[in-house]
Amino acid sequence: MPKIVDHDQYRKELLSKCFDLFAEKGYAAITMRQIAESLGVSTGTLYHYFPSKQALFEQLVEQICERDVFLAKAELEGTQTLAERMEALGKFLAKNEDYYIKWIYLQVDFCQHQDSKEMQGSNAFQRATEQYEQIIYDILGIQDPMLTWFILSLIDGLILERLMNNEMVSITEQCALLGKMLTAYLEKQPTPP
Amino acid sequence: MPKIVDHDQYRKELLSKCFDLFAEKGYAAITMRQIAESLGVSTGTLYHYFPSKQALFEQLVEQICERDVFLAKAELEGTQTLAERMEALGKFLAKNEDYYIKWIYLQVDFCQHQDSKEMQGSNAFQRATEQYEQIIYDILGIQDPMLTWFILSLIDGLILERLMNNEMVSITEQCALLGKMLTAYLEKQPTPP
Amino acid sequence: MPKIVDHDQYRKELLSKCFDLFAEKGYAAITMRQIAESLGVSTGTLYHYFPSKQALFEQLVEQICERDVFLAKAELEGTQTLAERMEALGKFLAKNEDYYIKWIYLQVDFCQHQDSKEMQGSNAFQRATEQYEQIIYDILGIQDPMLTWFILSLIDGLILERLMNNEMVSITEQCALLGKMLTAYLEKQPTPP
Amino acid sequence: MPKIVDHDQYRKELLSKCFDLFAEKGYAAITMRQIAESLGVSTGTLYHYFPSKQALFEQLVEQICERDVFLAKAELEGTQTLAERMEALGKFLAKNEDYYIKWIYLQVDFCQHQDSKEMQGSNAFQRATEQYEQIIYDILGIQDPMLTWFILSLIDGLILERLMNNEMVSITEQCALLGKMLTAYLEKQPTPP
DNA sequence: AATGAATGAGCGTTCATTCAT
DNA sequence: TATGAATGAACGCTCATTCAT
Repeated sequence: MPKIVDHDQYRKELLSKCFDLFAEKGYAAITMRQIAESLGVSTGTLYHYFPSKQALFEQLVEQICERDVFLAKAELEGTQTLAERMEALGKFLAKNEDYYIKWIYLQVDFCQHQDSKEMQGSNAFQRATEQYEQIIYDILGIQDPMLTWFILSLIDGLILERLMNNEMVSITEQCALLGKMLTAYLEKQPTPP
Repeated sequence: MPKIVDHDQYRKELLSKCFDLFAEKGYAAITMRQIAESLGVSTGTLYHYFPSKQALFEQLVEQICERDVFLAKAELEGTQTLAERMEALGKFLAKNEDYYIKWIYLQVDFCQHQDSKEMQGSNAFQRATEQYEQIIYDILGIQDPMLTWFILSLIDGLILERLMNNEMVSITEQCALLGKMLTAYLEKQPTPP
Repeated sequence: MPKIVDHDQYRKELLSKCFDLFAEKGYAAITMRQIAESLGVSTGTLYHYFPSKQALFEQLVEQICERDVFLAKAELEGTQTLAERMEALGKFLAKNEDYYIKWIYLQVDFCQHQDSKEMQGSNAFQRATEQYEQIIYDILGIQDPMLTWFILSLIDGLILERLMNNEMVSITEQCALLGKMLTAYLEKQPTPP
Repeated sequence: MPKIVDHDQYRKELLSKCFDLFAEKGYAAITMRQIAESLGVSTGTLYHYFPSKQALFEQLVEQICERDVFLAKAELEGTQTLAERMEALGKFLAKNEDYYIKWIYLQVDFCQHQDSKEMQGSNAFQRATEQYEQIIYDILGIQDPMLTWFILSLIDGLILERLMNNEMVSITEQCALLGKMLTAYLEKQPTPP
């Protein structure tokens, strides 16, 4: 009996371990040797599981997208008012700040290569985006698409500011502020049909 | 009787032309040869003006930071209510969307290398950040720092969404929405002393 | 009236200042920029006086060869016995050790390039060699060519040992020893016709 | 199941083949491409075995030093008088003249770079020097350190003269002469205790 | 499946040399 | 005469990728 290894399973494990590497150094700056070394395998093995560096990167992005990026749901359930929920969201984001910063790095890197190279757009991004929308709806109960995008954009912006070492911005405070603003705004609006 | 060239002036001209290149391909992916070719000079000449690729990149970031990043002021003067001003700001950003997307690319790239390499933090970033704050104050008349960061974060997030090809997000609409939300929010608050 | 500068005179001055540079770094490792900088002129000026790096180097070797390499004569005159003269020679060499080490560096470098490149053998070396012979004769009164070469070889070897950081070898002691050996050897020999 | 190559063994083989190259062109003038080509490998392979040009050079010098530089011992055994032994030594050196000339080139080059760069002094040189002393003692039976250095310096000087294309100097004749001089000198001395 | 030796194009950078001023 | 900007081939070195084992 040969060594039974689930090829696909192992591939995914390797993939997971690549996240930090790509995020911290960037696609172009990280080398296959460094990746292999970090994974504890040889370059040959790496190429056994991934046809090329680009494919590895694309699969990584795909995997991250597919994963429940917002593990938030579970954590945010049970809260009551919009303001309370926004606060909980803020805390959740702040707690996972490092992860989301890396995720931003990866996305920006991916988009850059998508623009300039032959990297295939992969609809994983679209799917992820739709998931995000759904989460906002599920958690915050907001259905107006414009408001959803507003919230998502703010979150992106907050993480971007943190990524840029802006010590003045507090994710939790800003999320709480967003909660208040949303409340104030929605109270003024006539309830949509 | 040397060849008459204003060394410093020419250096800055070269620098300006590098912006798109670094933004579109990223620091690690663009090569000095490509840069030289794009600038219409030889690699030797490039190195006559910049001691290294890293120095070139740092000087570029410095230059962009120093430049009035928001030429907005002039364009936004004369508007009246906060909502009107936010709408004008939205239009301005939308008009210069491509530029700001590139600027985000550059900043993210710079931060990544700042983290992982010996790239000097250069306080140009800090200065730029302070400028941004000032602009929000001057143009929108908002003094509360938290609100300022809220607005800046949202703007960053909007541009980031556009960078990621999110066709669902409209910078102008979102800015207008921000205007309304700010108005609603400020009306509810007791006037600060 | 134009600025009157003796082109040839200035060329020789520049040449003299190059000695240390070539000796310390080697022909291939020293750059024309470094030389120019050390001389306090521009590379353009350097090329105004010397058609190429190789020509500069060849002229330098030529100049050193032509110069009275052994300023020894004057310093060694008046001494009496062979042993005394060898001792004086030893002191003289030890005093100028650094210079002679550099001179060895230069010669070895030159020979290496002569072998492997198209560098012209320049009979300056031959002339220098003849001078050396003459000096041995004049100072030490030794006419036997084999003995002359023996002495010159030993001197070369001593300097070479010093160049190689051999702290065990003392030029003065060894020269004194040579004096004694020569004396012992000559006494045993029947006087040549 | 890797490709079967004895890494260390192969490294040493490559090293051996580098001797002539470095000796004939000099450290700074020989290029890694030339070396690779001469060895019949690619530059990539060269760097697979040596981390840098400098390391390659240092390892080379180390290897030569460690090797029995004087294979002389075997060859010189069985001779009787000092004069006979010196003659045998002379013949041996003359026979391997080309090798020793190259070895001198290498040593001078190494010392130059040791002086001017961060090349580590490597005590291989010291060890080699001690070996040389031992050889003089073993072969010639001379224990006086000063005489040992005298002999070694003369040998160095003779090879240096040959390196400089001096056709007038004959290594064998000079060694024979040295034999006679030593004999004459030692006869005159009171035997040391 | 797994290894790591091997490749060679291409990278950042340097340098002898030229030439307009 | 003197300058230093400009060139581009070539340097030391790296890297994604291939392949014999």
